[in-house]
Amino acid sequence: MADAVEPLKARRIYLLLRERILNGELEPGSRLPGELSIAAEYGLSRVTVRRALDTLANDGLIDRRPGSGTFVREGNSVQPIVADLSNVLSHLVEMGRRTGVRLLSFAYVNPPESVAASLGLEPGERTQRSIRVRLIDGAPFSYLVTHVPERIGVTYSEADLASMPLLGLLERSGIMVEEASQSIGATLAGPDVAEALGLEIGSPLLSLTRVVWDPSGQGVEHLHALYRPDRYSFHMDLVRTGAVGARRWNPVVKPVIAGPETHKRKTKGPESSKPKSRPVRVSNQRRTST
Amino acid sequence: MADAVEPLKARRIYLLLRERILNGELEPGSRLPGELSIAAEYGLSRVTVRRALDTLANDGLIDRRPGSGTFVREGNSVQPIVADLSNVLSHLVEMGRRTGVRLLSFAYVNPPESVAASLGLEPGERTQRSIRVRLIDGAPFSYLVTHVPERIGVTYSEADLASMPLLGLLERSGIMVEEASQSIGATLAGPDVAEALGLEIGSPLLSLTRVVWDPSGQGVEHLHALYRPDRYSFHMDLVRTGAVGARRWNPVVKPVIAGPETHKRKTKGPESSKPKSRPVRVSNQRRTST
DNA sequence: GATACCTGTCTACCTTATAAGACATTTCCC
DNA sequence: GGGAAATGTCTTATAAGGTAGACAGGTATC
Repeated sequence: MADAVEPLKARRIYLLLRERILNGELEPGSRLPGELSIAAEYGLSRVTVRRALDTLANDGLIDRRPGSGTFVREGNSVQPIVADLSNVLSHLVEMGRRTGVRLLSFAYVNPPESVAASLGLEPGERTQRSIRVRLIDGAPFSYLVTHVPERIGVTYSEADLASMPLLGLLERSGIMVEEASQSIGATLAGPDVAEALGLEIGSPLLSLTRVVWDPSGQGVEHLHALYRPDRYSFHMDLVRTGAVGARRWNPVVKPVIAGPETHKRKTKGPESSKPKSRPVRVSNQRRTST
Repeated sequence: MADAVEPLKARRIYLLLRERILNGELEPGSRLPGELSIAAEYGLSRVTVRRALDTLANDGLIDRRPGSGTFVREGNSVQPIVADLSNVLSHLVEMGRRTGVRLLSFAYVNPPESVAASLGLEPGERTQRSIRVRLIDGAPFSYLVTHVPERIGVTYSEADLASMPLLGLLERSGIMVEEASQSIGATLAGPDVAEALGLEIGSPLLSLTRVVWDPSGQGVEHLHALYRPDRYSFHMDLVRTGAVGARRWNPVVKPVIAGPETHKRKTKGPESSKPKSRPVRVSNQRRTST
């Protein structure tokens, strides 16, 4: 991974062009302006532009044909895995994709103040902290840091955690998991995360922070998850509800269906096709996977 | 904004450390590792680390005490605005915060293929593309690129768009807005977006792509939104539903209530407080704001 | 008070990025 | 066939970023 970190200016146009290619603004198969044109447009030298194009070519995003021009390669929009808003990776099982987990760390620690506060811990109360990486088809896509109050954490072992979803373990232990609250943001990859996810330091990441409570309002789990946006994104369908003047979007609540049902609907903006049917997503899930 | 463009590596740790400070991972008042430690950790020279710290100090995020260390300054964790998953900025009005819009661009264009496809346009059909920046209390937090089929776009003017939400205009024009589908990811800021949002190139951004359809399944709006994660994040409450073995999270569907109701509940993981009451969020909204 | 560790500052040196060209070669189109 | 325009591949020169190390002075701890 991490082929040659381009310097400042070259990186800028690289990122710029990359964006425009990935989000479809520069259409697949179309020709870019000549290197000199681009250089002029951005006030750079041709060498610099060239370096950016080199990287793009290396990424497989463009084709360069001497004498002819530089072209956006087709079929490049790598569709990320899709999770619906409840963070369930549907389809994975049905698609026959192998998922895996790597347990990077497992320890009892004094949690950061923010974690302690959100879990509602007593001062000095310790937590079990685990760091896991989830893989799909061998490729890492998420980096999960969970904190569980010590008294709850002791109900399962390190080996359990390496093989089963945390929520499953909690429920197995008799913990009632009822409510949660989560927020989604974005950050940059630090050294350890970058390493674990096979990224360069400074790559963009989707971040999700979720706090889970039992019915009594006692904090049970604090999850901080980081996702590679090129391999994972959140998706949700919405319907417009409410009276005129107070109309708003509401999520479509998806029923859980038992039988297999292949649902074909593109997700990320690019390449979505026009929906003939209503955008109600029916998915069957076997397993919750954060 | 953007004082002195630091070079590549220096900027990276700057952005990284900045992230970790702003989201509370590095707790206010705590001491950072020594400059040499940081340098070692990231594989950089001390000078480079120093440049990053200089910038942080300049931002007022850290205090450097010679002989003692470098400390995270207090009171810096700016809580982002919170939108629930339907992307409504609740609370804004009640909190008396001023929102604004800047219309950066307004034109009829040939849309990127991806946009055309997701809207279900005929080949060659044009769209009205607008680029807007939304502000809160004068500070920009989102960068919105919308595509609307030309025949629909003509029902309102540039001035309309600069002052009213797009969905409102569409509904005023008699368009039935019923269904939408959106996905959330993350990217880095390119030059124009960075400029518009007052960020440095390479800052992390939340990205949202939403396609809106009318009841017939005809595409009505394609929105590509980029948010500053330090000023804006998505939040949602979840409840655990379903039978044992197929349990999953479902969003809490929030009723729309008329009266004012100040709801105190922190959002981003850091600094959340323990919920005494059930995590059902009651919010009153006046206006949809993307 | 001695010691370890921290930031502040400076110097010298190396590596890399960028700029500005020149020139060859290929492709496409008239 | 000829010419325009594109990429590929070199130069040479300048600017900027980054590294390594030394040293001064402050602060905390034992």
